[in-house]
Amino acid sequence: MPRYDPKRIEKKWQDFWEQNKTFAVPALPRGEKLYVLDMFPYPSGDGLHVGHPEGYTATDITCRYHRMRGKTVLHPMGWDAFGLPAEQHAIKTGTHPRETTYKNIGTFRRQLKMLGFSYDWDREISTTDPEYFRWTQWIFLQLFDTWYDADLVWTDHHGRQHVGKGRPIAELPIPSDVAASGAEAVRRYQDAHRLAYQTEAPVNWCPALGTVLANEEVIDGKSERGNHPVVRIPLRQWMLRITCYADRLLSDLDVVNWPESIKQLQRNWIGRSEGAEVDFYVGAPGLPTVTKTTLDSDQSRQFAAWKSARASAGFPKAQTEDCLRIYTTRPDTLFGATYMVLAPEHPYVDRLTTATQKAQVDAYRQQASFKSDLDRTDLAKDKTGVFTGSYAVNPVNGAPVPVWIADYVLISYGTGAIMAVPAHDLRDWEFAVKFQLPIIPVVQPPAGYEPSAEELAQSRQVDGRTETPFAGEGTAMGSGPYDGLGTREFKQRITSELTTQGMGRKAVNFRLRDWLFSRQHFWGEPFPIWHELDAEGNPTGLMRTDADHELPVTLPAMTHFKPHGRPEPPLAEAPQDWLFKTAADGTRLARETNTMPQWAGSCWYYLRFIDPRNGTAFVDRAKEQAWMPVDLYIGGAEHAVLHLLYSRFWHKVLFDRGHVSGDEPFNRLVNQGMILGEAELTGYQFADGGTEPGWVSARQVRNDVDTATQRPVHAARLTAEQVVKKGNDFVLAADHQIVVESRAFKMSKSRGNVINPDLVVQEYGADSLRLYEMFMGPLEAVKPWSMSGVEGVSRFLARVWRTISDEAVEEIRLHPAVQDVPPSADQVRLLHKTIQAVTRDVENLSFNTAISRMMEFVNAVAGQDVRPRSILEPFVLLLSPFAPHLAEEAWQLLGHTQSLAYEPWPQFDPAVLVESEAELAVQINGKVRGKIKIPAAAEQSVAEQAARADAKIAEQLAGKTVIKIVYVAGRLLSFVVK
RNA sequence: GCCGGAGUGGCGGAAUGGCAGACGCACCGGAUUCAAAAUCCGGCGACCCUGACAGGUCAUGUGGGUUCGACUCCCACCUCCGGCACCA
Repeated sequence: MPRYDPKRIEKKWQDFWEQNKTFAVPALPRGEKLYVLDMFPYPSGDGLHVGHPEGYTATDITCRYHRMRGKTVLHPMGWDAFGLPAEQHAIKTGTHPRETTYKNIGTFRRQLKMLGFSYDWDREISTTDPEYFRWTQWIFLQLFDTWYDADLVWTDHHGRQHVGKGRPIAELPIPSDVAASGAEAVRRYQDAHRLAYQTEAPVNWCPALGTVLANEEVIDGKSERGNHPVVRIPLRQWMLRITCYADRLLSDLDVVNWPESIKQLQRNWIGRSEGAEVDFYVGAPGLPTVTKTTLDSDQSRQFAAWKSARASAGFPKAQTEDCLRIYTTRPDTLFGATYMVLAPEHPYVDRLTTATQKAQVDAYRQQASFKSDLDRTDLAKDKTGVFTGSYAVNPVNGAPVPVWIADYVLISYGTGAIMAVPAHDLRDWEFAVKFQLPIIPVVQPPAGYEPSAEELAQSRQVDGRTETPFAGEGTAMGSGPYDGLGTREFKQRITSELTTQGMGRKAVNFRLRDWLFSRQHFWGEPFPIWHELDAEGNPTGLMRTDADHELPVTLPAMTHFKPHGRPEPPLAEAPQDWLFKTAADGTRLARETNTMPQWAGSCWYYLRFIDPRNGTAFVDRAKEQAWMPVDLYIGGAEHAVLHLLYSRFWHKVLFDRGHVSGDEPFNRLVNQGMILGEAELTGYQFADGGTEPGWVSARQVRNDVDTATQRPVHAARLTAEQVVKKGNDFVLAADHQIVVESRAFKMSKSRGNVINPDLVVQEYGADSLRLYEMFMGPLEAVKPWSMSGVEGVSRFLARVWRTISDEAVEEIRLHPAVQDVPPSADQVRLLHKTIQAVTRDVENLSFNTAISRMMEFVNAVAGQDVRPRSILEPFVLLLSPFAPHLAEEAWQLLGHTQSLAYEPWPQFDPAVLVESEAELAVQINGKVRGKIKIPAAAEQSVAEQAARADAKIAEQLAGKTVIKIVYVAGRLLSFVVK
């Protein structure tokens, strides 16, 4: 029987680990701790994907290695189990999402256990368990109870100083006028400052489906399912004030050990920009607006009065009604502002629209309201806009400039209004050219400046001259007293002068928006929030929270999941006793019916793993302090931005409120690369038959059309035999003119290239799957699957088995070559080199090269007639993190009665590694011309002598002058000759 | 367009500035076998030269540069992948 039999071995050891709780983790670490975390999966109905075990194996190897190094390792697993697919399944079949979810979890759990990961399964959690989401709701209440004090200065435990911190809402200073207006005014004031707040936000409402759709379910304004029209309607939504934390989320990226590329993605997403806010005078409300390019005497007086009032009172915190507040990163171009643009949704549009322009403006605004942001950016290649009829006064030169509305200005960024400087902004330039607005250059490009491709693309001809926009930095001109200043200096100067005059101030803006935190779904966490109702049963806008001891707020018992046909969430159909109650003071209350998005549960699960069964706190303080932060976090790059940003945000809020001990949750982050399907060879043939239904070169195919003839083509799978390599391309063997496509694609059901881990394990075993996924290439690289590659590593494991066990007999026993004899010097050196390399590679997560080293070891040892036990045992330990089942079995066969999971990791002795003799490459002018063997520690003179004694070298050196010799001990000797 | 990342044999990949292609796959040859599977041994970048032994030249996307020496460092460009995309 003694063939390598993964089925028997793997089942045996998985049962052993489970029964002996081999990987159970103590509540608090003993000695040095290590917290290694996988991004927990969404348990989809398709079961495990081969992409999952990639990261999971990498973390498992790391964990097993560090346990053997004596660390206490926390390595948990759980389920991110709320989500849309289960709900859609419920709509289709009537099956409760909970049922679907728990069935899928069962499949995932079985599959993960089948792969032999050393999780502490006693810590398993699911975001859908009431005992889990009880604390998700509790954290939401913390957000609800927090306001952001942007001015608070504090010092963190590293001694770094920060500005801005979340504080209890009870500590929010209440302005005296608010306090004077009574308790309700105070409550509303507080509500307006909480980190969790409500707003009206547009949702994708699909009347035909009778439900609200997520952005990814809408394609070109139609529903993904059924292709029905989707409209955007405003709905009351919950938002989280993540923008308050933008600066800290940005600057703290500097202290975490993450790939630079991921940090860059987050930086771009946060999108910090520095500039100035500037107020443009439009006249107090009620007064007629400026409608000409010059001010009349009344208006001049009013403008002068406004200026002097500002000069004494300073720049108001909030925008006042007599001016338009704009944000610009280029305050140095104020003198070149020739018009203003408001977002169509800007609150001042009505006020500034004159009677003659009203029809046009209204039509434009209505049109814009139908477009999603995506449509606005995608379709708006051509700029559109409408003049309001009014003018605003430029504070630096008193010039009135026309105010337009256009959808290229977004209401959600900055102040929703801009000053347009067409000469120095490409978007403004395009708009100005289209609507024939004046263009005034105020920045002189540096000498020798060559316009960029973008700038050139926008250039226009005026009176036979070419005019080109210039968006870079240069020297000021046409800017009165500022002429001659460099852009940077100008910005500083004018910003501080505007500040003294009360007409502007320095400002920072972020691309990051507040987080839309509610969904109109059933299968999510309910909010622990009640809305107060008035006597008519209408919401007053005031809220109450569930008390901590009333959590969790569980989902109501519902039996049908078909959309009810109104935009309100499905929970609006919940039973009355779930929806309503009367408070002790007699106030009628209605429950919040939105649910939280899927992100909520995954924002803090790493904390719950530390203390998963705690019934009195989301995590015990001492345990949190002992285990956090996560030392290594591995997962897919698709979560590079949102999940990681949202988690960091929640963690910082919890930190500010004193619930966790550090302000960053994940110290080291690694993204595993995607695993693609097997490489495919694809040729293209004319699809329309025609007279010659021949092949088309892949080069000239675009979107299934031959670009040369415009005839449609279709893809045809080719076998390796039909194709040959020619130059850099693959071509048809039958016709070398026809280039064939060779690439691997993302695995997908529709392409039919999905690899099922169950089948791989069935055929080759879990150890082979684990080993193959690590051997494919660097963890972080994208790489194609190859079934014969699995076969390769499986052969290696079988070879390991044969090296140790005797296959010639029926029972399982040691191979006779395995003997208790002292190893040879070569064997010892090989072992220690292997230990050194594997240890270094595991530390660096270079698992592919570690496996190569172990293969080399086995290739050398397997052929030997005597295989000393003293070199095989350390080798089995080296292999054990990678192929734990086989290693345990071999360990037992070698006579051990305990699991090897906590055996000390083998050490190497540097003294053993020293080779007595070294082979030296001898170079002449950088080319290797010969090799010599000399003592490893030889002096240069010895090496030189040996090299000159070599016949070939001597021949090469004959008649030449040696001008330099470079000697790298043990590696090479290089002659530079003339 | 902008921001990242990557281009090395037929394929996956390896190489602190120091012998390019470790290790694996595929393929070819041999051993074993009645035969096959499995296993074991050997070969395997391209081109030139040779009867053979040996040897030579060119090769890490392209073109330059630094260096005694470059896959590795610098500059420019090309291609592919990922992200963002009117953010003032």
